[in-house]
Amino acid sequence: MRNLTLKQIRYFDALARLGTFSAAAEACAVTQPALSMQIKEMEEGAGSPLLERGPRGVRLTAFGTMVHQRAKAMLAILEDLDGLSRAAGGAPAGKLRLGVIPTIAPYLLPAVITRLAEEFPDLSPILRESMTSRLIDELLDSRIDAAILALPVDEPALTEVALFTERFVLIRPQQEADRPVPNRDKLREMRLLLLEEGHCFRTQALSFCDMPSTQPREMLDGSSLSTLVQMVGVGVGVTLIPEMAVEIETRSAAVSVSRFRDPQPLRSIGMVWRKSSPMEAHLMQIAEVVRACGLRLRQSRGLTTLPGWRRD
Amino acid sequence: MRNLTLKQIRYFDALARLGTFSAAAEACAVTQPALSMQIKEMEEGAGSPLLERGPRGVRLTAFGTMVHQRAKAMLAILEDLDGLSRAAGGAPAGKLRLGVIPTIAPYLLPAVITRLAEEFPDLSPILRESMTSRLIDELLDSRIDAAILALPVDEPALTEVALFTERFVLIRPQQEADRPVPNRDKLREMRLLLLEEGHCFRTQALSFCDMPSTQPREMLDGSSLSTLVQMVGVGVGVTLIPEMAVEIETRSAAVSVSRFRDPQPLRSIGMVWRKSSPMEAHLMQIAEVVRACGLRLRQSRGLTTLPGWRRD
DNA sequence: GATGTATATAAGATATTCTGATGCGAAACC
DNA sequence: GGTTTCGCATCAGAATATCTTATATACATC
Repeated sequence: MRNLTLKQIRYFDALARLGTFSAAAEACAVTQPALSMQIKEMEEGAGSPLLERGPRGVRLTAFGTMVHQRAKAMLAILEDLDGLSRAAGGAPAGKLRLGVIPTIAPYLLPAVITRLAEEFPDLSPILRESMTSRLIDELLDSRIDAAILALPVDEPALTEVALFTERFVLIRPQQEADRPVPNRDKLREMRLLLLEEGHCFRTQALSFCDMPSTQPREMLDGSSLSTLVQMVGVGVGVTLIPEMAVEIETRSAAVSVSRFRDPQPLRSIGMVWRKSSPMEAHLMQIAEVVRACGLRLRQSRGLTTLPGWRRD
Repeated sequence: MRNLTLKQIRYFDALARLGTFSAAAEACAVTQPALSMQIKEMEEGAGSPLLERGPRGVRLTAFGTMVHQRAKAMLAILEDLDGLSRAAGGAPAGKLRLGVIPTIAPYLLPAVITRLAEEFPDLSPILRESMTSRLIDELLDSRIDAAILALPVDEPALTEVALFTERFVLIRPQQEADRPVPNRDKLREMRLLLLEEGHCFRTQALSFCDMPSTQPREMLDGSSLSTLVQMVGVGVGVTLIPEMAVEIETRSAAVSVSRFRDPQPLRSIGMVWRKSSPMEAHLMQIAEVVRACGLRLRQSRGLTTLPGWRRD
């Protein structure tokens, strides 16, 4: 059973359904000996006979029945796969209700909607900005078609596709620019400004510093990355922001931007949708556009040398 | 995607897991060009790229992620299939709790337990006789491991394996032996003795005569085939019994046995067990023994000429 | 016993798939 | 800044697998 081939599975299924080698061979558009040999091969591989030969055809053994169950399951997946690739050809069109988390939306969406309009003129994206937990609810509830957020999501009913990763960078007041970059332990002793409870980015930042999110904090919470950066600018403390936000948020504030030493904190951005979504084939293509935008953003920033291609 | 092969699936899975062609090729014990070509083939078949090539390895496209999901599912089935055939090698041993319906048990079981003891000396069958509905409950409840009964059962949680079919024959008083065999319409006008409510055989017999089981009947109900035949013997009416029962039940009664014209009534005997049963590999082998007994019974009866091998 | 149906086997022809060598490009190294 | 390393693509010949045609064998039916 180790050298099983899909051809054998197909032959076997036809045989199980039609009941004679000859009929199955005809259905598979091969000659009867060809089919016979493949079935024989299969039985040798399995170690037990799959069917009982009689003068008027064949019938499955109990073992054959079990194998046939599996064979049908595999062919069903194959069928699905076939539909998937066929549908991947057609261009997405119609309404697309897309949810995005607040720490991504303002930076990524401009590029995304531009590119989507270029590539899929018949697509009408309807955007919605919410925090992760709410997006998931809306997804499961079919109130949106897909969401762009930080992975992992870990909902069995949802498919998640990783698109790209991005680093977190440290934002300090301009006058601290020359100080060495703190490690995670040092960071814990500094006055760290974070987003309010509920933002996944807050949790991720805290976990980088090894601080439990439940721990009582005397830090200030802001409602947007923009607020946080502005507060750093006036010397209230320091903060972390995702790299994607750097260009926009630091334009109008007297702050310095520093990258951490390895291991650098990062988050994985992905797109998720219902496993059962009929738009899956379109969503894949849309995800590809979103990824391209994300990668482009990551490169077109003059923060340091180009980050280079890496698996992450 | 129409000429997909399992080899390609395996290569693709390794590639998706390991991230580079070279590593995947090594894991699959082939050279890197071999793997590259198969992946290329796959992408051509699908019409869209499965992965994005970068200088330090590859990463899945959204489409690739979807395909990989399916690939993993197929490999899981394959794994399962492998376990199935491996286990099919070992001989069944230990306790086997087997349920059988009353219209089969007395005729088939003697042969079955004998043969099981011969073929699988380490197996200890524990038998239990009940009607179909009860057997199913006990199966679902894990109080028995398998059941021999008339198909179809149609419980999604159960696997059913067809073993053989057997005809129903007409039992009439000895003195009516020379009369022509009634067809189903004529039969309806005769005094037909049947088993009590709850036996699947009763339902099957009624459905052969096109009589709804709910219809009020003035016929007599017996609690066993034996009773029915004895009553026919004293001239109370006629009855149907499964062919398997003929030899034993007609030995001590003054009755005649006749087969119907086509289409002959028949029932399909099968074995069922929980889909999740860990003994599945053993149950297959046991089912095979039961089938052999059934077929042997069907042939060793001198009722008419040998029935011949037929798909039914 | 002759015939029809159905599977098994054998030998040569045909495709498919693999290997080993080579080339090219991008990153990493010194 | 040149050199090395890593990783994928391509190519031609070799090795396998698979198919087809022709033939043999088994069983049941007439």
